Amino acid sequence: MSKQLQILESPAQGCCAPITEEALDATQAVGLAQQFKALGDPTRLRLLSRITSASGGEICVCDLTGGDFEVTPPTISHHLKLLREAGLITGERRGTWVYYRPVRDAVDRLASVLGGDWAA
Amino acid sequence: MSKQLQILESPAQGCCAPITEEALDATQAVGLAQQFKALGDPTRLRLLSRITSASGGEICVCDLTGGDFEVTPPTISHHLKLLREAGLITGERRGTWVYYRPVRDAVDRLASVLGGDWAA
DNA sequence: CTTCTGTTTTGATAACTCTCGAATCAAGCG
DNA sequence: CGCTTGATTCGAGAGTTATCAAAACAGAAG
Repeated sequence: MSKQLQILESPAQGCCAPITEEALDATQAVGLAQQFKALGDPTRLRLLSRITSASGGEICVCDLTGGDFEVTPPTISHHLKLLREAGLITGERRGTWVYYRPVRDAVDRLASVLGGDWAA
Repeated sequence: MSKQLQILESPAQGCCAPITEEALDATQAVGLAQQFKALGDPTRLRLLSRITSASGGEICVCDLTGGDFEVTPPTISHHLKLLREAGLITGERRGTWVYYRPVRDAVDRLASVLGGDWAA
């Protein structure tokens, strides 16, 4: 048991310098934009937030479909799929339940592209 | 002279703790999602990148419509408007040309929401 | 005032996204 | 096996977005 849910091609692996330092090229921009787009929906942003802040490093889908969000389980599943396709989370089925965890490298890269340097 | 282009309501001012530390509430998520959505298009991401990395802290629109992007000037103008509405850039007309500059606090906040802490 | 250049707005169209209900798949249990 | 519960996928509807051409707007220069 312990079967990985489908892992789709993950955009934007190696890159990139902070946008404050040099301009993105078109290829890098496509992958990064896909990941930012995945964050561009309130429900998805909250889902990712719940997943990244979960104690134990992962969370059961059953804890996400339990009424905190005002959308139905199919919709939550759809949003989780987009986050998976963006390479920001991974999901794994263990017995009855499915667990999601963040892909920290990917989330980190997004933060660094926004140029935390001159931040603080 | 020196007239500000329309400044629309800017989402997500004060907030938030990194999503790695605690889950976003629904209200915060709406504003942040609008800003991330603005980054969710390759053209816009490259535009913001060009603006944030411009020497002198600003860039003339004429340097953006000059053929680096494979879209027409109206489309670039449209994307710049969305970035303005998201509160990520501001624009100002000085004489013939219009200049754009980044709103650093807003970009910083997005980076910090992604939790630069456990990054590096 | 008229004209010219640079930028934005308008209007239209094609493509995409969010959402749900219904159907399907996965695992455990009688 | 057949049933129940949990999660995803399918199919469809309403709404949104990206893009362009054409029109409108803002300044500068003749």
